[in-house]
Amino acid sequence: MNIGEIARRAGVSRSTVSYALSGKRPVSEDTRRRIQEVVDELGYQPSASARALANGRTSTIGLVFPPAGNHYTGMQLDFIGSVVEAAAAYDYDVLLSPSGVDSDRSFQRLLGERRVDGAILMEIRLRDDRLDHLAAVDFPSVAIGRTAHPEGSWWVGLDHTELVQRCVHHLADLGHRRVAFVNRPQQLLRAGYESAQRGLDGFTKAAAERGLTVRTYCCGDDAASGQACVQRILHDDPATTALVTLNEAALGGLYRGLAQADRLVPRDFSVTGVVAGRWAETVTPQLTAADVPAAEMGRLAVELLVERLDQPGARPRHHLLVPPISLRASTGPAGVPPGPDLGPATTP
Amino acid sequence: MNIGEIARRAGVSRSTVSYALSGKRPVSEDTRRRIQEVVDELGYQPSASARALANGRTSTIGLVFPPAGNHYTGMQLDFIGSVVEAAAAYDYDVLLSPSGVDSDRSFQRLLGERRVDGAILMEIRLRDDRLDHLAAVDFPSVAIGRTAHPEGSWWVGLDHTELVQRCVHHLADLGHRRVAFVNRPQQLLRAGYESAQRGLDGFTKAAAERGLTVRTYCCGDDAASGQACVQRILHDDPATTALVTLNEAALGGLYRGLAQADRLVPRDFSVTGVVAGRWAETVTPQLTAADVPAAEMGRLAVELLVERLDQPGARPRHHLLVPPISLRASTGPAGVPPGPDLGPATTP
DNA sequence: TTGAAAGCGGTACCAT
DNA sequence: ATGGTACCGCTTTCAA
Repeated sequence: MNIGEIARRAGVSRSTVSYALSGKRPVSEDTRRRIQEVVDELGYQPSASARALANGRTSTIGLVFPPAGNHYTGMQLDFIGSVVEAAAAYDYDVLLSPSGVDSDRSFQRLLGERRVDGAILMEIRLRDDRLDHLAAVDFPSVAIGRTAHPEGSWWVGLDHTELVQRCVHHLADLGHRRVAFVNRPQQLLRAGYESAQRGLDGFTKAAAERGLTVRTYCCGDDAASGQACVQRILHDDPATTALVTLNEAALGGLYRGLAQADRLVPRDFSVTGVVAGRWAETVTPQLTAADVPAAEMGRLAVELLVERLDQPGARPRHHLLVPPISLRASTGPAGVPPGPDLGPATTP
Repeated sequence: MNIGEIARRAGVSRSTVSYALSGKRPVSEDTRRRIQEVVDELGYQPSASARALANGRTSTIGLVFPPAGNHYTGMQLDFIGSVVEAAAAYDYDVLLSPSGVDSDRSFQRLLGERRVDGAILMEIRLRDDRLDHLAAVDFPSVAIGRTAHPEGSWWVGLDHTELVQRCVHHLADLGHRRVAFVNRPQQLLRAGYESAQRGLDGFTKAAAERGLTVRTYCCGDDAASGQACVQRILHDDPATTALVTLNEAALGGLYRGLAQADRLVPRDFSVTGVVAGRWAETVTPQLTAADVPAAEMGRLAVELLVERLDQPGARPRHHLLVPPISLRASTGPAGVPPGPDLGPATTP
């Protein structure tokens, strides 16, 4: 059933039906009601494809996120959920595109075939060819994350440098002198993932400022890797008393590694980092962390994109978020670290 | 730029360009190459909307999942990821639709406006109006989950009843006599969520078979609720020595509640259930559980849907999965439960 | 206030 | 092997 059918049954022309439905031209109350009746009776809904073809807008936004394999993290889930929800509020649908790079088939389809009006990108790299490409063709998009040179572009990001610095200062204030940093997987760091790179920067800088003895580690996005990472940390420097992490997926494994090494959190060992709030609360003791406001970021990204779509030519806008550290239960004053085989340290 | 532009530059007709690109009609090697050159030079890609309008197919599948609010679980994330990935392999894009019911705007758009060729539904209820609707209008879809009467429909599901029964038998075999069941939130149970209902059935049945003393609980989808739930359990019957859960999101909280009550897992208290593998491994000790093969289920759902789309009229197919219980570290023989204030039980 | 008709950008049938 | 053209279903301009 199509608009012609409605028109015929209502005894009017197709254009009148179109206008009656869109309200873009006045229609007499009489005919409008007659049309509405037919529409209701037949449950007519205009075809999205035809409409998209005619007016050049799909009412769909693309959400570009990295292909799996790299396991997804809870944070990504929160982003996806909030983007979809926020988009629905503006009557946009969301098309998912698993694309790591510019040249991915899925990414090319999204743009080249004009399946979406605009795009939101996740998992930004400091140099990101997807964003370069989008900027080059002036395609409306908003990044969740910030490149090395975000000037003049649309994004909503987190100040990872600052957040990790705060974590380090928090630990230093508690008296910790030997601290480890547990980053995302090496391959992501190498690829220039923003959070991994900026987080590492912040860690290094703050550690130097406070004169801490530190080591940095890359860690796979899963529990087993986290557990192994803690073993390495304690092997490399058994006197380590705290760690900072960005690696949400490894968190459970980090805790397990510590338990296995008989380091009680937070008495013998403190843990903190940057993690989405819901996930920080699933571990015991609950993680003191800068909570990634994933839901808010997703919502803001959609708002920016909608604004950009509604007002082509609008000046680029962005949001840089710096959520506070939520003090929970995983950090405490540094005790005397246990020597090998001497059992847990005694807290003064 | 459109197909007419290509045709003009290549000095052929529009139809020839179309055929050259689709291969649906032989084209002389000469002209084909000339066309390809122009296409490459201009980076031409046909418009998805126009193509969809012309041939009635969108090359998009809809993924219908419940709106947030109900927090998302890790399992849902795994479903989404695997569906997107599998769909990409068949050159389908995935459109996300957050719809709890039939009448949701988003759901209506998906169908009524013909945005997608088919749909995959998550979070099935035993009586599910979305599926009824889809069946009524004969819309190609596959459910991840199984209604009360799944005969003659397409789905890939998990035998929750059987899985939970096995969990109970596993505990009974270990000597546990007083066991609790931690279900999904009450509101979902009431709504008839398949896993919640069938899981409960299995629990009740197996418990009766083994003559166990049991209580069943509903629990919110978050850590705090899990923690509170354990408190209730131990308050209601301090002699409880084990629990079975379906509630992945509460798992961390369940562990915390037990730790707080000084029940050491698995020495004093055993925990098991039905949970996606990755998440079972994030807790310490790692959860002995029937691992939900979320990735496989998503992939199978896409395969079924693609089959259904390619062969309209094909006989309904389904997959009922019964993954084995992975023995990890959270269950052990029942000890003598501790009386109040007597400290942990002594294991013989 | 309403209708007729020209697109939007492809596909595929009917000719040649 | 190729070209011409009707058509997919809706929007919007132009006319009445």
